[in-house]
Amino acid sequence: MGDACCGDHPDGAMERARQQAFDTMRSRGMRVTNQRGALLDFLMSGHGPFSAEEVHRGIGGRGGDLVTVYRTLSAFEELNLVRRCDFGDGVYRYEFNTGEHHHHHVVCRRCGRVETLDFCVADGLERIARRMGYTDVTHTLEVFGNCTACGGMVASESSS
Amino acid sequence: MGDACCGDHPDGAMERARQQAFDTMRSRGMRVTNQRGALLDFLMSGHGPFSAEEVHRGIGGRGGDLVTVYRTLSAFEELNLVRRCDFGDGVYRYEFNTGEHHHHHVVCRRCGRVETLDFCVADGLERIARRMGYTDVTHTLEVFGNCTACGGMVASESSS
DNA sequence: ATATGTGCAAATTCTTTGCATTAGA
DNA sequence: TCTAATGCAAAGAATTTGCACATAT
Repeated sequence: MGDACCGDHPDGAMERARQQAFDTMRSRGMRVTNQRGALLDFLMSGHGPFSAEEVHRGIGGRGGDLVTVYRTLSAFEELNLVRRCDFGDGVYRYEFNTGEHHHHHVVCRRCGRVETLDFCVADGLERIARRMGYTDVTHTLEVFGNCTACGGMVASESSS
Repeated sequence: MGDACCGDHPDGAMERARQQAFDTMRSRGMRVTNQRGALLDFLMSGHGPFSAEEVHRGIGGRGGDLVTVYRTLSAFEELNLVRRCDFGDGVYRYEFNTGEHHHHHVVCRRCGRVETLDFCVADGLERIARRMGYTDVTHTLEVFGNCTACGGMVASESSS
C-alpha cells in the first residue's frame, strides 16, 4: 500500500516506473485502462510472483474479471513488464519486472514460501547455447527445498 | 530400436539398467507389468523428454491407456527412474534418469528441438539455498532459444 | 469515432480420480 | 489368492476463445 514494496526504493520511484509502464503500453498501441492500472499497482507494490487467481483475489473488482487478468498478464509479459515464473505445479505466476538484475527464487515445497536469490548463475549456460547457434537465448531457473520452518517437521508429516 | 539410444552405451548396459529398474520397482512393492516394461523401453531407447501424449502415441497399445501412461510416469518419477522436465508450455515431459551427471536442455522456441547441455551450473544456487536453511534442495533449469535452422527466419516469420 | 478492452459463458487442454475388471507376485 | 494395476468414463483445474457491450484515445 505504500510507495514501494519494501520501502527500499527511492521516493517516487514507483510512480516513475508506473508512468514508464504506461508509456510502454501506449507506445505499443495498448490502452491504459483502470483494470490494467490496478493490476500493475498490485504487482508493483506486492511481493513475489502471483498467480492469475491471486492477482484477481488480491485486487478484487478493480482488476476486472479473472479472464481480463489472464489477458492482461499475458500482454504485460509480451511487453516485458512482468516475468512469468513456473514452479512446476501447473500454475503460472507473474512478478513485476523491475528491470534490475535478473534473479531467481527458492520455493519451499511445503508452505510455498518464496524467497529471492538476488543473482543468477545461468549466464554460462546461455553463453554455451549461443555458441551452439541459438539466438534470443533465455532461461528459467527455480530452486526448491524445505524451508527452516517446515524442514524440522520432515519426519512427522501428519502433525498438522 | 537398437540396444541403446545412440549406440554410445556399452553392450548390454541398457538391459542391465532395465533389470535394475525392475528391481527398484519390485523393492517398493510395485509390480512389473507389460505396460510398464514397454514404457520403460520406450523412454530408455528414445531421445529426449517426452510428454505423456508422446509416450502413449509412441508405444501404441503396448503401453496401455493414456491414463496408465500418466500414472506410470508419476510412479516412475517417485522412484527416480525418470526426471520430469517443464518447458513452460503447460505440458510436462519425462526422460529416463540414467543416473549419470545431472544435465539440462536447450529448447528451440520455434521447432521444439531439444538438445542436451551435459552439465549444470546451478550447484552454486543450491548451496546458497542450503545456507539459507533449506533442506532437500533441488532445482529446475531450462534454456530457450531459436536454433540455427529456425534462427535465420526470424525476420520472415511467414516463410514456412 | 472507432479500434481496443472487457465481461460473461462456453470451450480447450492437460491431468487426475472412481470403480469394476484384469493380472502380477 | 489377494493386492496392485488397468481401462474406461467422468471429473477437475488452469487457461483460452467468441462475441456483444463498454471505453480509452
